[in-house]
Amino acid sequence: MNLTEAKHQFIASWGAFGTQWGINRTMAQIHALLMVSAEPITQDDIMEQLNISRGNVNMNIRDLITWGLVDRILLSGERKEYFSAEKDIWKVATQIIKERKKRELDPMMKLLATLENIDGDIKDKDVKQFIDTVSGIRKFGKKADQMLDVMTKADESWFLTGMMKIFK
Amino acid sequence: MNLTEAKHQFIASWGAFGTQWGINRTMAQIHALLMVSAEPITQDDIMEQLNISRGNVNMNIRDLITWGLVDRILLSGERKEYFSAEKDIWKVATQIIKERKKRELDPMMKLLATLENIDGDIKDKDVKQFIDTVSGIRKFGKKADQMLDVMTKADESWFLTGMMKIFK
DNA sequence: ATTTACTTTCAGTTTGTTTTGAAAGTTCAA
DNA sequence: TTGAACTTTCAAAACAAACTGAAAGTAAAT
Repeated sequence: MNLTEAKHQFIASWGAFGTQWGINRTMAQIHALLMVSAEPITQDDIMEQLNISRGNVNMNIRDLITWGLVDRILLSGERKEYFSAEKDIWKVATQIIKERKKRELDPMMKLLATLENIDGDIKDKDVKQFIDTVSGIRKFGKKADQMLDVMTKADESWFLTGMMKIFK
Repeated sequence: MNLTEAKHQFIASWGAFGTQWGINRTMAQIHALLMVSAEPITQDDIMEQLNISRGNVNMNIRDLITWGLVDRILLSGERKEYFSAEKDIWKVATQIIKERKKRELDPMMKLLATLENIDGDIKDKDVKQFIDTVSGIRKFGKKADQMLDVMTKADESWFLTGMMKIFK
């Protein structure tokens, strides 16, 4: 297989993978393209390589920037904007974890805290089941939260070597 | 807030949460409903409580069963089928992790392995960038894989207490 | 063997998401 | 200050995913 074919496969698969995790296909594909590009590229390059419209590229690039996964690069003497992705997968992963935690986990935990305080007799089996379920999720969530915090503050080498001594 | 309101909120939020992770809203809602139900319930109960059609309930229940999150319960003397969800959130989480790993992570890792073997000169910066990106993801994936394996084989108390001594 | 109670399927429809493309906006250079 | 080069916006169109409901299927009861 040559480089061009391999890039296409990688981009297509990364896009499909993304959709299974609630990330839109095009955003994941743009991210994939940027990760395998040695040099920063322009909107027009992306449009051409992925066959998508200017508006689509623009919106998704903006999203990727708010996720902290892509940077705008201004080359001196050039009018055009160039884009470049973080290529260290550890940094990509911690960045995604941090963002999703902030956007999704934290609000859910907050809601569950309020749901634990319902009116009703704990002797009622339905009330008990509800509170048990909610508090179980909350306890689990708190621990997961702590774990993610430590992971995202640690560095890659710790993950790749140190942590694995524990999990053996 | 009373139980009924709280259940509705929980179901709605669990559904919204699910969609952000690539799980269809209704499936997540059915799962939520079953988690807060003290006793097994029928398709008709679900249809009524969530205002959805019989076909929809049936399809999503079947999916939840293949995910290993819901069980069919046959009460003796009853023609009707009842359904019940695993309520231990630790078991729910490990079950989901196992399934997603098998369905999504494993195939992706397999593909990346083949993509690392492209033709081309490693001195070419584009070839180098591609191989570096792919092999970086692969190394990371392998470690994550190992970690998930250990986690899903460990038990809850280990997660809730033992692990946290490490992540302090 | 027929009825009754229940479950499953799936074509067609609805609903939700993504994409386009043209217009408006911005910024720089002359 | 005008125009050229480029970016952003967003209404409408295209596309994809989810849902419905009626018909077909299954199996226990009579």
